[in-house]
Amino acid sequence: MGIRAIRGFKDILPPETRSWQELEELARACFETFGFSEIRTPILEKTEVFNRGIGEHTDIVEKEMYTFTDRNGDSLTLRPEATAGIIRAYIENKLYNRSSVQKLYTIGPMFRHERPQKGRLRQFHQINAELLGSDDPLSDAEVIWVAWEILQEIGLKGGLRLEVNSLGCPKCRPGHRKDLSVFLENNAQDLCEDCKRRMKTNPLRVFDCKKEECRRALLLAPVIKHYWCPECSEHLGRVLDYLEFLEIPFVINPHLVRGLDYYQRTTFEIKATGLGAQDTVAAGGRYDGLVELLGGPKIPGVGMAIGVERALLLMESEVEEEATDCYFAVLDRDAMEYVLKWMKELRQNGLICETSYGKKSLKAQLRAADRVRARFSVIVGESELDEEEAILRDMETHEQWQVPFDEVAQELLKKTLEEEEVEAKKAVQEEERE
RNA sequence: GUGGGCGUAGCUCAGUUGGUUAGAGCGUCGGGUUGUGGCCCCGGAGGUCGAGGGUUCAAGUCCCUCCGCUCACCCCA
Repeated sequence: MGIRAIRGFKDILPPETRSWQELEELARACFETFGFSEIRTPILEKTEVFNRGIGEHTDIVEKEMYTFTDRNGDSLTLRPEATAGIIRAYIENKLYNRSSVQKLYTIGPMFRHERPQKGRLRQFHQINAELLGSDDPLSDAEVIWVAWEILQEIGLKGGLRLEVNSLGCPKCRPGHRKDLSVFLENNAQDLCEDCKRRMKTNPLRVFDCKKEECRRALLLAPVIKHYWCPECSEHLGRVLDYLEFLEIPFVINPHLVRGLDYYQRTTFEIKATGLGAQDTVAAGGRYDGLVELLGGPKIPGVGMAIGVERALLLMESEVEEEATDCYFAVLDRDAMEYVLKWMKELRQNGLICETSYGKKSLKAQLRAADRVRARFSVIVGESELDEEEAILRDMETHEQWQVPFDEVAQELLKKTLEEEEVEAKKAVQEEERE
């Protein structure tokens, strides 16, 4: 094999790109209804943005970033997630001065140097939302809501499971962490090797362990829930009330932990069946200390990310390329000037028009028309040129008739519009039946 | 970073105990009388059998090394 894309990086080809467009358009439409505006930030940032934002001791920063030195000696990093960069832009552009609350979304690629597997790539894409400037539980609920809504819209009605938890705040979290560390050290002999390591690096993560031995050992471990301060309890309670009111089903997972340091209070994951080991389609949480940590004012925030590839794996619907409205079969070079004129007018009116390149037999051209699923074909050869009448062929009924040159574009436009109206009516009727 | 599975045409795969010019289906291009598509029939193009080395008279087939893909661990969207 010759030159190849690098490991974990994928070409996204037609017709699959159709599914991407569909998902992105749906997400954008959904965000607009929630009052989010699009922000686009660079995919490359100073490494510092992520080191400080995500946390020095996270796996992402320690071993997964694409980091390199720029020609002038700066350390740069391909963004492994969107939030840190958006917060940097938020601070740099003083967006908090425009209005107290900013609701931003972005869609784009992220980069993490991990071993690829099902639902995990080195370049992957996220649909991201950040709500900055409010610590109202309603803002948590709205971020979960918009994630839920997008996933519903793309047709993942079943098989989704929303898990929610609170990680506490800087007031109540340290107490839990300390007690947990002590507990783990006292029970280290019952833990697997991985957990013994986690115990030191990120004690909370032992709760994620799937091994039976560890689960048993952790039955009596201190749970964050019992350490929540009154404010954190109240906050989560109100978020859950909103979710209930919105009829978004959830389960509380007291062991739900996130891999990024900046999260506090509300965290959530939306998991799906059918994704293999990487079963989280969307996740997010509250990060009240982050803006300040990156050098901005003390402003709270909450956000979420949907994994595009993972959502697409769940969509599974195969989207076809759009069918062509009209294919122009040209048998004589002199006919091309007429054809170009018709195609220009039709394309300007939104019709999909194609013609063949190079000299081809009529048979070959009609075959090509068939392959692009042309609804109509127009045939122009020597005799048509003489009579100044083209042949318009209905590819479904096989009917064909002659149309004067100066009526070809209009005739096609009329025919296509009629069809569209019929289709639209059918669609409406079908929807009514459902 | 660690383990398991897999690498033969664009795709899905066959290839007998090692034995002639490596095959099929689909796709693609063309033909089936002058200028009429899908179905059918016929034909063409397309492969360093993942790469390198070894064993052998002979390797797609056996052995070794490497590379890639994939799933899982880890971690996460």
